[in-house]
Amino acid sequence: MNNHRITISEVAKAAGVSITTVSRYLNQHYQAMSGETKQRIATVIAQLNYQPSPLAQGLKGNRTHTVAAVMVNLEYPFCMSIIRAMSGVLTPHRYKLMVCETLGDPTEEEKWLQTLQAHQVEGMVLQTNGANNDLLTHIAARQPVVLVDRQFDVPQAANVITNNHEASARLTLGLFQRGYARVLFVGETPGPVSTRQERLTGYLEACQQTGFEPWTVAADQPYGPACQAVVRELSRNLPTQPFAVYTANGLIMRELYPLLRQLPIDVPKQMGLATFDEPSWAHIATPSLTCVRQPTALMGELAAKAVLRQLGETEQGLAEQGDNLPVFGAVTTVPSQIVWADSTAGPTRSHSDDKISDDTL
Amino acid sequence: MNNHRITISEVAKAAGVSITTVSRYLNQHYQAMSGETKQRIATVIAQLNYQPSPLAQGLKGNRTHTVAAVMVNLEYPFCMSIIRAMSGVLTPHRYKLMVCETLGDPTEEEKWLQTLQAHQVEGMVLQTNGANNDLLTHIAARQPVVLVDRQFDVPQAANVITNNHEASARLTLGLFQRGYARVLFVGETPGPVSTRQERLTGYLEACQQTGFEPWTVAADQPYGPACQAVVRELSRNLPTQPFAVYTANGLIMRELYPLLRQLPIDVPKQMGLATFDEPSWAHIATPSLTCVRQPTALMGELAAKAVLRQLGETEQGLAEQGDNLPVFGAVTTVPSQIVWADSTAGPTRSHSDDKISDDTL
DNA sequence: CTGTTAGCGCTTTCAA
DNA sequence: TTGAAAGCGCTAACAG
Repeated sequence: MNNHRITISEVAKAAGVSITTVSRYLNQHYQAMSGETKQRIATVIAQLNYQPSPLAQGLKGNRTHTVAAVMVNLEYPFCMSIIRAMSGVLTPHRYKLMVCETLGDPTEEEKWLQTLQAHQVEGMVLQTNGANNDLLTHIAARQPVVLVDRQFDVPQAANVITNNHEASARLTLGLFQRGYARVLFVGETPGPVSTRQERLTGYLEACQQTGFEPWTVAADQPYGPACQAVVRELSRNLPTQPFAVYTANGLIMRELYPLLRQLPIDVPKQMGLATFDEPSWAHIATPSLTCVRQPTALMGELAAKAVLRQLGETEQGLAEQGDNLPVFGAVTTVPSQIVWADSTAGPTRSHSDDKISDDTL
Repeated sequence: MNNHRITISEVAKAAGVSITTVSRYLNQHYQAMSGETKQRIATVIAQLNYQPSPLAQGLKGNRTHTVAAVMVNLEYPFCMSIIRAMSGVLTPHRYKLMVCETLGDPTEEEKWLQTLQAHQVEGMVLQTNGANNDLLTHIAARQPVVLVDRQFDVPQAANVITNNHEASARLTLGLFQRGYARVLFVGETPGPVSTRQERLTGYLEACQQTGFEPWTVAADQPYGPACQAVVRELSRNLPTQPFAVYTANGLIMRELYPLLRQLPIDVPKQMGLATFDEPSWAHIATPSLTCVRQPTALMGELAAKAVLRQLGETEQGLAEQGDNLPVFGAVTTVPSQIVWADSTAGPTRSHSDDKISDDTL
């Protein structure tokens, strides 16, 4: 078994040049190199199947070819989608992806930031809750940092979010328009998380605009018990008029849905159902579930591309799309799409006309 | 901005010792170190918030504190679950997780293996399709390699799988017992993938045992069109007696389910529905979906723990569970559980009695 | 119990 | 157009 790792000096020897020259070749410093040596080195590298050690390269203060994704919870479809999109962008550029889970714990997040610094990752994409913004500012000053999902003020970081407020308002308006006299908003206590804030304010704005009275219930984690409480609350205040239930994320709806369907209430005639996020089962539920489709894959893709471009990568569609790529120090908003389905067909209207996607933005 | 990374020599200076001593401290070579120096170094490290560079450590041929997960497709719930479980195990041990996606492409997988070698990850967990077993054998000879999900013969690798054959057979038997006269098995063409083979053979065995005639349709990716074809085939040969449809994985069922529900066939009386995998929407579907719950989280956890133990990590419940941990060079089977639900209540029986989990193994 | 020293594989001045 | 040599931060003989 050949347990030996091929080094630059072996390549140099085989090619009859110095390691300096090989290093130049590796770093594409072709300006000062005869086409012949260049060719020779290329051949030898191919023959020996040589791969430079990213560790050694990194140690010299340079590239580790590693980008990190720091996410709240890998179980959330949102996080996975970001990670998957990043992986797809990074791989062709031979960048590696390090995945970190914080569970929303600031201390855990800080540990990761330290660790990632130590590991000299070249850039990071994160879903933060804002507790480490000072450290992040520090980091963003010298390497590409992209904040996805949630909006925070970290000067030199890029921020990629969706139009939470607007999508939420439009969804709510749409529910009222479809004939529901009240809309129950079920979401987590916002705290410092912009997505939660904006989905709530969007909802409230729509209520105000239409003159309908707001009606909200908090559902914090763990969602299971919270949802049971919601159902109790609902049973207690059961409106006589048709109403809708709108959950601020797909995980809440996953818990709430079976509970609501057990109630003797007709969906969608008496009760409409809608959620932020597009659960994988939205079209499996009967009636199919109205939802807000976040452009998660696009957000991950843009985040990764922005990082790569900042790191000087150019090939493979980074440049072409350059103008639309997130800008560091600014907020990029990617619109969500409302997918109207049978669960909100309304008390009266036939719902066959309703299966139309509705672009927001 | 302090853009300076603290090095071992600064720690040494501050503690008034040589870097060797600090290095010894870092590597827990306490045997030859006065309690006093040990204490002093500890203090200085804490004060300076020093973190050794994993790159430099790795370069010396030692630890990079990185483990890789090489998965087929990050979109698959199975893969995500493995990754998430690994992350949970690795993080407390301060190991980092590198995530790689192969899309089932042997070339892509080989590239990753090369890259990971170059990067000196200390161990890897992979869902392979067997095309790079020689290379893997090579790698497994010098570092912990765990093959999850699928079974292959890689001498020194650990193999963590579930009892696909048995679970499939039991599910099929259960369907017959519940009064379905035929069971349509919908799965991918097995090829070299053990999970696909075993789920099929388990099904076939159950057919043979009971004397019912096998009935299979292939559904290869992309699943959408394949499922439409299945439905056409089904419409063509619609059994007069009650029958069941059993999909070999959850993604097929996700496509197939809405199509089947559009048919004018009563579920579960005329048609039973069951799937391998436990989709997140199994209890949301109406009727709730009978499924085979794979112990994905446990598999990921065991895989990561086996790697860590092999790497000499001892704390945090690795040792305690030591005896049950996967063994390198052997196959570890973790049982799946059949979750019987309303979708297979059978033509006649009341299905309230049926919501019982059924351990297999 | 502690320090000196020689690298790990690579990049990068500086000199030719 | 090329090479020699000095490290990057760390570990591990080998000496004391």
